[in-house]
Amino acid sequence: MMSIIRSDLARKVVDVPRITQEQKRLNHEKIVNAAGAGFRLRGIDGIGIEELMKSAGMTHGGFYNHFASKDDLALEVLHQGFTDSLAALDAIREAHPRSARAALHDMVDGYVNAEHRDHPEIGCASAAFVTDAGRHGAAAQAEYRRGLDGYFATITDMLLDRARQSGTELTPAEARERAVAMFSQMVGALVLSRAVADAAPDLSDEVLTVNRRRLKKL
Amino acid sequence: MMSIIRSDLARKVVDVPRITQEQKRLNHEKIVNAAGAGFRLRGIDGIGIEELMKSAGMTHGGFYNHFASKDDLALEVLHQGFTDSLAALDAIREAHPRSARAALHDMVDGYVNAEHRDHPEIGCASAAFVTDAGRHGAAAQAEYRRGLDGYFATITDMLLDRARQSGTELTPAEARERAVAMFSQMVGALVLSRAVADAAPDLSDEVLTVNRRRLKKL
DNA sequence: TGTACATCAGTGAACGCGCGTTCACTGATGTAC
DNA sequence: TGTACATCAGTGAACGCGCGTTCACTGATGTAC
Repeated sequence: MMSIIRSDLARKVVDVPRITQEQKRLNHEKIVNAAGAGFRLRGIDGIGIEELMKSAGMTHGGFYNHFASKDDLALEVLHQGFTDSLAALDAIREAHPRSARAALHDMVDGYVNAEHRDHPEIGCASAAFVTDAGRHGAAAQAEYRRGLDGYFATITDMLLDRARQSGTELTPAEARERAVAMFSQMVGALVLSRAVADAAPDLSDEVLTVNRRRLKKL
Repeated sequence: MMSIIRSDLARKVVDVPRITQEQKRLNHEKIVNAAGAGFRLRGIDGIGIEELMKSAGMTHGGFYNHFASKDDLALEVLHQGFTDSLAALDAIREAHPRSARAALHDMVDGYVNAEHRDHPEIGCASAAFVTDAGRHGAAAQAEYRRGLDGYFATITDMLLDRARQSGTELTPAEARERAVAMFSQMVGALVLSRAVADAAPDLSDEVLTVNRRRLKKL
């Protein structure tokens, strides 16, 4: 009697086992997306696999059909995150083929603002994982490095483009320096504004406004 | 028989119960210091009470004689951390009573360097807790805000002193803007350099070197 | 193209572990007289 | 100043809980023929 009930319950719930390869790929993507948001909001160690799988629409047992471990998922999230971020930066650049100055302004405006501050779950991986990266081993740092290299290289190119377009003198070395300093300030502004967003909204806004204005002057 | 052995063991270990009020104060301080280092290195959620109490030289059971909860300890660590950081900044300022320019250089050199990057456990609270603060509730953010206000105000004063000492024109509003931008860049530089310190030491050093040089030009 | 069967993605219970917190206990300290 | 006793900081075992991970099970999918 007891076993019949249990078996019956099981049949009711487990009604779609073995899924299409395409469906598996989609599920994998859903988990990475859910983890991308969850890890950004609460840190890699701040959210568990059960909650992530639930928000991806599955039960937690199936997690290991997709990933060898939680760290493995974290690496894929970092990789995906930086790939997305760098693609977004490229898109901004390509939206202004004739004016690197306009592209740089768009970049700063798009990065250092309240919307980005208030939605880390869909925001820049560099800012969201800046602390996690240093604490999660060599592979995580290597992913982070790839992202940082990409940002620095692209911003350097944008600065060189702008100089060329305006007829200003600028060496590649000087452009690189400026790019490194700019991105450091962008990340610093965003993370500081987030650190006091709820308790000191005015201070948080000031950090964004001031840095946005000054970054656009550089 | 069994109970005699247990009792005997207990007496052996528990040989110094009830301690001087002064000793209690010292123990409290030891816990805060151990947590200050542990939380900075691994995050507030990254280290447990048992390990903290052990590194403070005690067993974990006594923790609640000093703090109502782990969050309560975290608040005290944040408070102590910002108090220390702001005191250190004041000390730098007072070491150069005639030259705010020299004080500002000392501040930048002391903040944006490899030693500070490699030893977060004894470093600036703003950098170490920048992610934790936003995720640990209103009280934590309020402590962080106090620290940020202090940094901004002191750096603003230093910039005004420097302008006065060099006969340059500078409005308080403009000084405040510069101070906010400077500190954002300082924190950004430090946290980015930490994020890739192990996996990409050259890139990490570049972030520090570039930002240090450019910050001293501001 | 049809059939027989092995594969494997999902389910949900279970595992061991470490966490934050609570507890009974101890006996020197601190205090009331 | 001395005495009697209550307080309370530390100990270490224990609690409940959530974590990352493992497992037996299911049955449609994918494949070998």
